[in-house]
Amino acid sequence: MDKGWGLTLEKSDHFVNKPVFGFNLNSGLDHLNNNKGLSMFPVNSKGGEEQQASPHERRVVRGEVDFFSEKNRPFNALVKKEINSHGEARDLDVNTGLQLVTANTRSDQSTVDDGMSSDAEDKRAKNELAQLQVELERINNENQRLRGMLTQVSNNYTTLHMHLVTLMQQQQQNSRTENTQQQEIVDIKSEEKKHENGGSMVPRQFLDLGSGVATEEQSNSISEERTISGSHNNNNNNNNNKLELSGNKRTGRDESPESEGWAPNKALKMNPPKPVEQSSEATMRKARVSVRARSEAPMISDGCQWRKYGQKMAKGNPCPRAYYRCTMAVGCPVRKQVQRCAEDQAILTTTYEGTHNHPLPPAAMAMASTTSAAASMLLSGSMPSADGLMNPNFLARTILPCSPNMATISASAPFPTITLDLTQSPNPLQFQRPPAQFQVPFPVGLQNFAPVQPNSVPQVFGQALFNQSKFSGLQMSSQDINESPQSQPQPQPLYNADTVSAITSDPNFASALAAAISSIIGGSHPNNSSSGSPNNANVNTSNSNKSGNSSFQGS
DNA sequence: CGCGTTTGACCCGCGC
DNA sequence: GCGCGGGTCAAACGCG
Repeated sequence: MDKGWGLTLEKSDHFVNKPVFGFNLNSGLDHLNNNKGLSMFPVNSKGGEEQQASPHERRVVRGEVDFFSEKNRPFNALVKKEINSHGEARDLDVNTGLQLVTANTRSDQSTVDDGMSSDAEDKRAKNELAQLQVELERINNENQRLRGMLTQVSNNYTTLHMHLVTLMQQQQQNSRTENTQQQEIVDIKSEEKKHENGGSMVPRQFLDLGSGVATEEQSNSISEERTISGSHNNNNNNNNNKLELSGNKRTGRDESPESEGWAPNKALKMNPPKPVEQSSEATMRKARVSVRARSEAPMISDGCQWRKYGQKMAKGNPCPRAYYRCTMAVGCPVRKQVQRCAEDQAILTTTYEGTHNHPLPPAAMAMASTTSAAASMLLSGSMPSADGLMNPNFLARTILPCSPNMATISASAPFPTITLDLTQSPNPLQFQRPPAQFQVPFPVGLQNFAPVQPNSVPQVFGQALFNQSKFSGLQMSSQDINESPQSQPQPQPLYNADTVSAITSDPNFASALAAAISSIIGGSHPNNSSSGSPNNANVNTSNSNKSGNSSFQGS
């Protein structure tokens, strides 16, 4: 026989006197079940992997066996057969040299000789092999189907998102026109007329961000809003000026028009007249989302590609702060900072800033959308409080109503920053992950069938962001939805949780798409178009102060 | 040789 | 005005 097949159950090798069957199930669903179940492997007698001992005897000298989860033994072990002078065989792990359990020493082997003849067993094993192959094929087909579904859903999402962005831009344009007209009235009419406009209709979303720290830009934007109101056609000129100024600061930098969002802040400040939208872009750009996560591992994968462009020692922290720029598209303005926490260096803080100007792979969509939603809510102009300041508690509860302590708003930071603290587990079941290897707590899609805990973090965010009532609250201009909700007509969310849940009934799909779709709900700011905000990334930040040795790779 | 990282220098904002 | 700190640039360097 040219080719022998052996079948082992459990970790029996029992190759002697038996044809050895096999193929490997562990690459399939078995992997998700801790490698329990059959372990079969091919044996090729042509390659010196097998040797004949007698006409009906086949001895495997070397073959690949997938073992079960067992201490000190790899799942895939190469087996070396040793046969002594008495014809007794024993198996050794090629890698470890350890003796494996053999049929001679175990009586409970599933492949213990049951009296069947070699041919009969061969036939039985072949049948079993055929069944398993059919099952494998079915699994592969299912895999293919699910991937197709994922692609389709992803495409639908992109289409819907773009449509939504278009609509929101139109809406914003209309709103701005109204506001401008109202502002003209304010400018022209006497002061006692001003209160008739109520002021509340004037978009305040970019005022007083950062808990009252009204930046110079914001102040400029306010005045500019009034200035422009007298001359609408200043817009184009201002934009042109901005582009020129943003590029003349440093030559050869950010040549792409898309990168204007990352034009140096000074360029923006150098440009006295700024249209409202421009100002909002600047503010949006400055919105930051920090993600704190406990990570011993040097790498965090989020599906985006990053390039390190700087590293600095930050004051008060022995660990260096690394600066990364998204390189998935030319001129993508998204940047991020990575720094370990001074108090607990196991905690990695990743701060995102900017909005991607390119499509994101599904693996990056979840994180990007979640952070985008957070940033959008942070900057949402429809949620200023009565005193013009955002209520951090409200925002925190809005983003993560199930765990208010996970989201905090920084009031002292120079930029409005929301911090998603993933180091605190509101529900232990929601944060089950390998301790040594940090995994971005967002599903990475189904492309690799990575096991996703049903109650993992993604659903935390998904639940939070799908919470329709909370998002309706975002449309209010109240200080706190729980405290003083106003009864103004509110725009209805385009989606509701039920609809999305129905679509994403599959737990994996649900968790993978929850955050992504939620960005449509929450991240409806026109400036937050396309793929949403920043992505987390692989973080390789060594604790050494000098050589960060940080590298970021997309999945 | 191309690409990514490292690292010193530079720019800017802010506080004193 | 000066110094400090954050952020960025870009030449040098290393690696595949």
